[in-house]
Amino acid sequence: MIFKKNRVKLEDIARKLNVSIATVSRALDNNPRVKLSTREAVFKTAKMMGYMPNQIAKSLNSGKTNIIGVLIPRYDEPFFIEVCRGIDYYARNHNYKILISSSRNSYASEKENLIYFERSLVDGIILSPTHETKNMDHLKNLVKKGIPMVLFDNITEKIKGADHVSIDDKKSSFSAVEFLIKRGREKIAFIGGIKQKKVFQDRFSGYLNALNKYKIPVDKNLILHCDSLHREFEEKEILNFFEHLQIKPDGVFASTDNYGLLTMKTLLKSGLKIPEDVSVIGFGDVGLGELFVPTLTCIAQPSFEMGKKAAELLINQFNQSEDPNYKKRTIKLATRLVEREST
Amino acid sequence: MIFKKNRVKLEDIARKLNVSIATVSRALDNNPRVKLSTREAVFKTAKMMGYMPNQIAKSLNSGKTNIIGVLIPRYDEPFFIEVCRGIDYYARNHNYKILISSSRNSYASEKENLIYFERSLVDGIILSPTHETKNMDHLKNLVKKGIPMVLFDNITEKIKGADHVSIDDKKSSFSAVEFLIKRGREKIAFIGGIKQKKVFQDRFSGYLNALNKYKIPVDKNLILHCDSLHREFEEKEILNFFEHLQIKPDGVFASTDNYGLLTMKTLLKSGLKIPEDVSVIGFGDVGLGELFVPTLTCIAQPSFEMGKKAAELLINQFNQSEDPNYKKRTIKLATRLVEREST
DNA sequence: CTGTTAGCGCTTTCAA
DNA sequence: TTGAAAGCGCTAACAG
Repeated sequence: MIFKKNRVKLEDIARKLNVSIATVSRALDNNPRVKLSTREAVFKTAKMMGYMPNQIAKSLNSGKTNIIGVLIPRYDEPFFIEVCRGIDYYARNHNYKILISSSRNSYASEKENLIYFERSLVDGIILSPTHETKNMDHLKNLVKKGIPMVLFDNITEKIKGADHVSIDDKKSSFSAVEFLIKRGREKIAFIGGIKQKKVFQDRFSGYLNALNKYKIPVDKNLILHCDSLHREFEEKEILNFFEHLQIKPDGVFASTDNYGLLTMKTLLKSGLKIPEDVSVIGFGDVGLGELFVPTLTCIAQPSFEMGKKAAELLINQFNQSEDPNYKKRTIKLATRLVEREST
Repeated sequence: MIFKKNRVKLEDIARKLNVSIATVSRALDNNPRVKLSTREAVFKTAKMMGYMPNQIAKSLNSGKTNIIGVLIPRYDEPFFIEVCRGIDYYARNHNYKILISSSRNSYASEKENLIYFERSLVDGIILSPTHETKNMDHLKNLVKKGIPMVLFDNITEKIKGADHVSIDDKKSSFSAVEFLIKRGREKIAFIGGIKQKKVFQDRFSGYLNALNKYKIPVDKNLILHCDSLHREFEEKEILNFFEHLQIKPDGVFASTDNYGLLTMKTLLKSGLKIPEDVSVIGFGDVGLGELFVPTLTCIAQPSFEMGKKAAELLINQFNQSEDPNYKKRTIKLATRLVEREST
């Protein structure tokens, strides 16, 4: 790298001022043990010469990079971006930067990404496991090695020594479905995501629990578990599902906002009126729901907050790393139902 | 950091095998100068002991971090996320990771972020200037110092020594408006973004040029430059604009998909039919347009490609950094009109 | 084929 | 108040 060659370093400043490197280092640190006049001279010269500290060298001896590694299953999901924004917001205020990587819904890629993180690039890790991640050994190993870690969202299994942030998916979807029932809906369809994913399993449970509680028989025909991992296919899956439905539902609980919108689109095209003929409720509240006509009622998940909380927990771990008894925490953030026009 | 303390390092492996650190280093590098049996022993021991190279130490002497710094104006804009995905895609295949930061539409924050990047954290920088960035000196200085840089999207001014990737905003919006005109539309509204932003200025020019060419008088009442930087306000601005319009437009060119959707939403609510009464065309094609009913016709911008290209150019710069005569490039990617239901 | 050594840029102890 | 020197973990030139 050419540009590293002629970079100004402490040595250059030291030479120019006829002092030692140590003095320059201390001076720039504003260490009172350095005579004020020397300090001022150092500052002035550093500025004049365009000095810029080398973070890598600093990190090598501090053992800290001030970088938080963030691993999400995919970029093109507004929920994850919101979480990242939250992490970034908190991290930024605490002098950390974030290195975001995507595991692209692949367990292999998740492991691979973690290896890079472990190469001491990051001070700690915040991640949301993929749906493929059944085995948490790779995470447990990292934690055992002492790498601070916070898991969020899709938590299949808790990891001792890590913090966890999520919402109560079962309860939240229960209340979504209960809401539809209380509005008099009885033929309520469920649109879920990949069955292997914990969050979708839980949202499905919530759906079943609500039907159960209100003695509404479960109709398998009204249940769809989408397993498309790409946008283009999701729409077809949903379209196909509703086209082949014999009984028309009078309510739909979609386990993401995106599914909710696709559902509305499909239903509208088939000539149904929302919410007159059928109510639709989504899950997430990532900004899409308000764009649509009608706007989408949904369970609002505090994505940004989730990121903030995750960062907070991680940075707390950094500060407590001396203390082996520091208690890790499991946080469930509250969701709320946002009523809009689709119900 | 606790976990850095008991990390296995080359020295540990060397001691266990009674060889020198250099040998271990070379062996792990699969250097044929090391006897095969030694190499194998080293590999085995390294694996057994759970050795993980320290990237920071490597970077300190190589002067390379294999990290690309990416600076975007905001996270919550699908266009930028798509570009990041493209960068990530290319970078990943070339053994680079990306450090994404947001300047949150602030010039001050842009400068601040670049300072961190310059602290030798990154090997090069890909960025899209904010609308506030009038003065490019901070960028020019970095380039002068020899830091490889690629600009994309909102390029107010070209920087000598940097690569540039963008689209032809004028031509693209010209063709969008021309498309409406050829469909017989004559009262065409323009919904733009922050006036200070180059891309919006250009899209506005394209609009004017098209009207001009077809001798359609420009009606100032039909022109809106949104200056909200936040989602919540954009909708109000657009709603307000259409409510107070005396003449109803028969066509709308929205300079982003988001504006396009908000426009459709507003028009639909006011009872107009799309595309019967009014055609709407957007700009971007970031996946939102297909969700809506009706789906949104738009100018498709190759966001992912733009990211890939930017990464490619940057990595080329890395490899050519010896050659001071390496020609920097300015790339204009092609856009295309995607016809959907709104026109 | 392997070891010794210097050095990447900075911090920090110890000594003066 | 300052300097000398060791060390962070690794690579690479040189020597053997």
